[in-house]
Amino acid sequence: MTKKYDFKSIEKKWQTIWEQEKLFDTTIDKTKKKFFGLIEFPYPSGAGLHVGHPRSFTAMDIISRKRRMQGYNVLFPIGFDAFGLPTERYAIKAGIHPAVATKQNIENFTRQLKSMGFSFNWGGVINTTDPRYYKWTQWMFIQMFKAGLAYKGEETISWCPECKIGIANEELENGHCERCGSEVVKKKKSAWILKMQSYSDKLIEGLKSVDFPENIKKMQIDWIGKSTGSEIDFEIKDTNEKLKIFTTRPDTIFGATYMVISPEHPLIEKLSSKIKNLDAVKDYQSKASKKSDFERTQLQKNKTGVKIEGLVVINPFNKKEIPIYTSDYVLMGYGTGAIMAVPAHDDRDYEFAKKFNIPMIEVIAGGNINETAYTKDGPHINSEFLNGLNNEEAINKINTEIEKLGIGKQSVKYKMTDWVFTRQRYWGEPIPMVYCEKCGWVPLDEKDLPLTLPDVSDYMPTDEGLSPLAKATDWVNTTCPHCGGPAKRETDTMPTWAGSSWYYLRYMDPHNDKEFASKEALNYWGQVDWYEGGTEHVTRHLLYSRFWHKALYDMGLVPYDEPYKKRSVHGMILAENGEKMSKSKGNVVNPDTIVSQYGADTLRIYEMFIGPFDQAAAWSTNSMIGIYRFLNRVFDLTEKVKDIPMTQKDTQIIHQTIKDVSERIEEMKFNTAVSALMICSNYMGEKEAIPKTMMETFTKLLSPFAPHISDEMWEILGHNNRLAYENWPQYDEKALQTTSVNIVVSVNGKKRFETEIPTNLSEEETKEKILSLENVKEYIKGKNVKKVIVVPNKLVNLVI
RNA sequence: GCAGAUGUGGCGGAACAGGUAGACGCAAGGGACUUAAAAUCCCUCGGGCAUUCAAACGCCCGUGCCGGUUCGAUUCCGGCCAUCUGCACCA
Repeated sequence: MTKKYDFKSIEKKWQTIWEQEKLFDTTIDKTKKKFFGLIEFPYPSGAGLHVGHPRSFTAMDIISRKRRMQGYNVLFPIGFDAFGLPTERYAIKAGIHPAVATKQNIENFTRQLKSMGFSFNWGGVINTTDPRYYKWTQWMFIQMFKAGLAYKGEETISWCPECKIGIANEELENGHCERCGSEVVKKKKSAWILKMQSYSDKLIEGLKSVDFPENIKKMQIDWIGKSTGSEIDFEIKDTNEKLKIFTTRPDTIFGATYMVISPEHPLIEKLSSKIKNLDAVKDYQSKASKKSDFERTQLQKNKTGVKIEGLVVINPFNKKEIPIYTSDYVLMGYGTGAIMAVPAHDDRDYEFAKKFNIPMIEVIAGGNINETAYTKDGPHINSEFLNGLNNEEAINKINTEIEKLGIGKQSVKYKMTDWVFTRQRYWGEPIPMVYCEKCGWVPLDEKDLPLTLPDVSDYMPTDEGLSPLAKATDWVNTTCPHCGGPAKRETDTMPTWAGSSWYYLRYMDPHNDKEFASKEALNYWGQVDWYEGGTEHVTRHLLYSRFWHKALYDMGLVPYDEPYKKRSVHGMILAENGEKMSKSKGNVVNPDTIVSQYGADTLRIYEMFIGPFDQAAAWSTNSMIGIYRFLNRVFDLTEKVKDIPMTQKDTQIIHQTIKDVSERIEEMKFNTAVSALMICSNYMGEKEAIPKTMMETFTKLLSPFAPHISDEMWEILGHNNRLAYENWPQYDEKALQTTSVNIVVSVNGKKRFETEIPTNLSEEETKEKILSLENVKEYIKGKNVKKVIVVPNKLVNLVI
């Protein structure tokens, strides 16, 4: 009787069994080695799962399933990162509560994820919008506040006029809001801020101890943007004020022909009485403030500015007077908001100087400053005591002089700013802080956590940009936890990145209502062993959560100073034409369609087969049919299984397959792992009868990729247990050996023919064997063999 | 502009401590089965030349372009070109 591969009933059957048996539910088991595999938990949008999700999820599911079979106690958890603007928007539009929308979306995601057969720890699902979860997000915020890591500041923030929300630098795309695409403007707002910049060095340093791809490390290092330079004070002539500038090239100080201060620089206000063209300066200031970040970047190549008449600084080394300009190419938010401009040796200064006809002084030889700024190394000229020195020597020398004169010091600056931890939105964690006229900002008592979101009738921010929570006056008005007097609650909520900054810790102990996770769980599960996710989160989520974790570590709350031991990244799944999949383009593929047409196992393997895991890949429903055929053939193989011993060739093939599949999973070369399985199944397909042990081993190797069909086949092969906890096959190096090998014979590097000889002949033996061949005699007849190159078991090259 | 990555058949892609280029799969063409179609199975499948009834065999070219190192280069080195990703006036 031929049994057909009926994926629908097979997948349903096994998903039900796994669920009933709670096969993948995880608890601490100290008798086993642990493995903590993590995928970035999804944002449960109304659109449902995207075909991009299964690429990453299947990869980690394969690794987790393999680890389980290798005897590890595996934690492979799932949860939902559910606070955020899209849900709030949807809720406003549909007129339902965001919590209701979230619940529906999570249900839909859960159904979809279960239909894919992922071996998640379904007993420990978390949801960042659950008060039992965000209680601990709030608790951690309070700990940071107490440790001095969170403060309320007045900050110039990027403001999206469309979303009415403050935007962190990380959420900007070319000066546009990454959500709605509007141009962002500058706005002063009071905001909660986390002192992330103070962790810059630790975040760079910590990368040494973790296994991240090099380019990911580099992206984080570049994002943090550490640069070492010097701060130098320039006296402002006829005043008591000094202009403090920051430069990485103090050695070029003799080439400074003008200074630039940012339009927001406080000195303009302070010395306004001395400025002769105050109107022009003020006018420029107001124009600059109205420019969006987008305009500023667009105008990169077209510098603007105004000379500040009436103010000059004195070069401390040659006492020359230097004029001051204000220009928005100098940013108040970086360094000291002021620079010394050396047009001969800096591209930006060069451009500005050309436009404003400012003279240049060449101080490093080697370039041609008539054409372009020279920014490379060379001997210093026109620089008094620095003449003749190279860049490094000159920098050291000038720094010594600067310190001797007491006019500055070496200093380190970072591009990465502190984390603006405030959103004027409803659908986020309430910030557990209260403002009291007498006591200032006071955190809630921990026993009063969680501080839950109040019910409000409308989720729009106020026109002044206050969070909708401000409208819930009953909720806002409270008493001070410190003095008991009247006080008001903070009405801003936390950004989306809050809940995701520590979720992996909650996974270790998801139901604990005494602590965010017990010490026992934190110690047992330790670091995340392998964290799989997308590149788009490298400078946002990944950096935030590393910071958050390090802060917890410094407070003694977690036992390791880095959360993730190893990180891998996957490429995006693109639409068939190579474009990004997006709702607006209408080219989104819904995994549900594929699962119902071909089955989850086919979709899983297809996504692994589609191309190199770390590279982008274009979807092709057409190509998926090949995987479906493969699984059908594999299923049919069970009919040919007999209780017979394996031949030597069988042994060699199956051991080669064990080796290839095992190694390639570890290297995330899933596409070639699948092809190794195909080669093995093609081989078995040609046989009259397949030895049972061979088929069993093959089924085990297939199971992480296609768990449903594998458990079904395992049952057909006469087993009544689950493959998930069977032993992962081991290969034997000796079994891989063949008795004869093909040797390529080439002449002068060109392949001529191949021939079979016994395996493992020595170089001498191979040479003899080959030279005695009739073919070879033909080729070398009448010619002079200069050299014979032998690569044992591979090739012989005759040089004639 | 800076940094990183990638360029291989009609397509997705294999093979890189230098050693048979095109594994595996898709598409295409031919055949078998069928009344027919689908499904399935078998064969062919980078380009060119010559030979042949036909096939095999044979020879030449071919891994973005130009050069170099080497007995031998998709792989290493130098210089270009193109595409993608990240960052972007950070002094």
